Amino acid sequence: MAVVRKTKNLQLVLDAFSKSNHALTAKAVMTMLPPTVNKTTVYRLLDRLEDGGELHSFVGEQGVMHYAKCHACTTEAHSHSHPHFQCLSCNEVSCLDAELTFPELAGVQISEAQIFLKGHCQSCLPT
Amino acid sequence: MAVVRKTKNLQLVLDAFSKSNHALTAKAVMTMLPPTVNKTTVYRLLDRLEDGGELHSFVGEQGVMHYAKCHACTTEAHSHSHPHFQCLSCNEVSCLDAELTFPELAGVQISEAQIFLKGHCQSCLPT
DNA sequence: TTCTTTGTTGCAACTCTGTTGCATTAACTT
DNA sequence: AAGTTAATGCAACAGAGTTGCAACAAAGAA
Repeated sequence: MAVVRKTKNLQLVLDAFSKSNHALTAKAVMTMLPPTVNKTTVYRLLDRLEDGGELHSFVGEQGVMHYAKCHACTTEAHSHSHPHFQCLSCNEVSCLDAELTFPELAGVQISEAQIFLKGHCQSCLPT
Repeated sequence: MAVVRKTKNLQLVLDAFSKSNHALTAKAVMTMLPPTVNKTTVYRLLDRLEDGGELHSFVGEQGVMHYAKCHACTTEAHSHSHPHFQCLSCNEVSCLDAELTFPELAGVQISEAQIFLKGHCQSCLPT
């Protein structure tokens, strides 16, 4: 019954997310881990953490999966209709703290929204 | 000098889009073409049509590229900030006719938006 | 502590989407 | 019809992600 063990690698992945404060791809996570950790393991750890409600995932640029820390999610209820944002200067991807609501559009009933925005983040904007 | 020739295959791809009125993946286009047409050719035709402003592309489910007909685009100016929508019943992906504007969010400057919505389309909603 | 159970990891092979180089073929030009 | 150049097919490749299986390591039982 899906008993998740707290292994060394699991902790290393969590550390990686704590360090960066940004969304990370599997590849990015790999570079932050000892090179002995296999890529299959990384993908599985990310899946596990998502199932456990510690990470959420979304599709970013070039259709590549990104993972980011959850703030108020449980195993049952993931709510991630908040937008994700990529800075065109520093290329960092992060979560935006805003809940977007959508008006009735063209007679369709919307139940899920994936919003990916691009632009310039605060640190990269000319002051 | 990018002289685009009007070949048989190019026309077949355009026909495929006229027939479906939905967004199509490269794979979907392939199934609508004679099986003799190579996949490389399909990818290149889609690129060509996008460059020519006849199609626009966006990332859909599972990070897979989707292509849809353009309505008012030229080679220079593509404007596709409209949302794309996938019906959870029939799985069809289509463009929604709405221009979304975004409020100032978390101090970032937004210049591009990719919005992918999911829900139920008119034909699939219980009447 | 040692045994046993069961979750975790590494490896290799594979799937899937998409791309590239190159030789061949087909469109347009004159 | 001949020459030019774009379009096509093929094979091989690239990158993200998955799967089966054997070996390993946590966590609990004895």
